Amino acid sequence: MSHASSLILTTSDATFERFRHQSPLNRAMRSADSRDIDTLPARSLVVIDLDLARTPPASQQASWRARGIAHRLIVASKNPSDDEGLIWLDLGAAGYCHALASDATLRQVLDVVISGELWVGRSLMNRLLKGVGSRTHQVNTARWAEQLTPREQEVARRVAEGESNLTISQALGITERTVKAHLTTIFEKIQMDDRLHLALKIHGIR
Amino acid sequence: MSHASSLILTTSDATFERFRHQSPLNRAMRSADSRDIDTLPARSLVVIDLDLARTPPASQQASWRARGIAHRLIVASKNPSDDEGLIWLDLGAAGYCHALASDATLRQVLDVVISGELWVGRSLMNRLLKGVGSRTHQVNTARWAEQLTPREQEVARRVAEGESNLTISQALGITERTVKAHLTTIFEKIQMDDRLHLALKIHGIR
DNA sequence: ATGGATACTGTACCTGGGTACTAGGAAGAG
DNA sequence: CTCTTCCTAGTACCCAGGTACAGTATCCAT
Repeated sequence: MSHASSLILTTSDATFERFRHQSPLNRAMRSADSRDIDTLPARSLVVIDLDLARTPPASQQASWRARGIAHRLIVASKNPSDDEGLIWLDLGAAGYCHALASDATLRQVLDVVISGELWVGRSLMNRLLKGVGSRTHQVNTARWAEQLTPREQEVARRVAEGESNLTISQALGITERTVKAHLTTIFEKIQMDDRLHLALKIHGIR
Repeated sequence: MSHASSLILTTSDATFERFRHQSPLNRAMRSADSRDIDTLPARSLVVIDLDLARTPPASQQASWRARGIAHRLIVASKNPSDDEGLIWLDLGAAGYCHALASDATLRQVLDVVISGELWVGRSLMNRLLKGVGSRTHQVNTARWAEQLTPREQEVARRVAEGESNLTISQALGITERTVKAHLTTIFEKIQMDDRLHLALKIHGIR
């Protein structure tokens, strides 16, 4: 299953070339007039460079919404923001990404959108999750774990849940002294000096 | 850039084979014990077959949340629902998909998650978009404060930020002893016995 | 004025958490 | 075979955090 046709809306030669070299787009048409979208067959793939069409004014939102339903819109912004992304997704865009993203990322966006799904970047996704009342953890803040050994991660995780050294030692079948040893090296590596700060860090607070 | 290691958590031979034949997973380990996750190096890729681990009970959510932070979790359900997906995304999963999805889709999920983004199916995504801006997350956030006097709230807040008793006393212009007194009554009222648990509660964790 | 809630403080004490110094066994790399 | 990392652990020690018990002072409502 594929798209019927495809169009790249941009005024920038460079942007056009970048997208056109992605295999699903190598026969894409190019235009600088957004009204050309309306001449395409249904379910076409449309890449919109936001240097051309900024956030649409209220008077045009209805027509953009119609385009979002009729086709598969990928919006690429050179200066992306969560707010901007939200607007476009709301208008029916199937993907919102950085115009200067890596080729691999662009390819991924295309694959996902062509297959009928929506592609949303991590930061915007976190924002969406917050919107439904869930607490979200910045996925990229997981750097704390990288410098720790598996055993240390296990101890750190349990500390962050509020377990005491004794409890942890029993759970892991080791001595309380060893738990303390792990913690000392954890504090050393993470640059913290007590379990409360460690817990806050692990939970993404400060 | 790749993942450190990978694990497929399932009791089903068929499910294991399906995922293992995706190239990023062809050297994946297999297990039926979710605790094995905790022995993996940071940022590992973990596929969880929900026939094995259903929606975790409240008592285990904290540990799943920690796993979600430490690794990249892909949750596959044979009977997926938006509600279930929401829960897992909230717990830090990076992907939630149908366990019987096409190979192409599975591949896509893996690609997206490995590249550090989140993958969410269309219906769940629409649900997320609808929820944006509608919910006020503050409702239950303030419940801990209701039973505390203004001064106690101030102390509790600072404790949750990681401040020491001495620091707090200096900031408030009172004795360290008084800070301790406030804390004792706070613990009494909130039913906690140390500052770490207080901090976790204030930040909405357990 | 009396009782209750709030805020503040002192002395004394105990304990869990964290450090310093040390060290042995297992496993993997070169 | 040596070097390193990881996991383990003992002894000894310090201290921030927390409790027990007791007390003073203000404000406010009954």
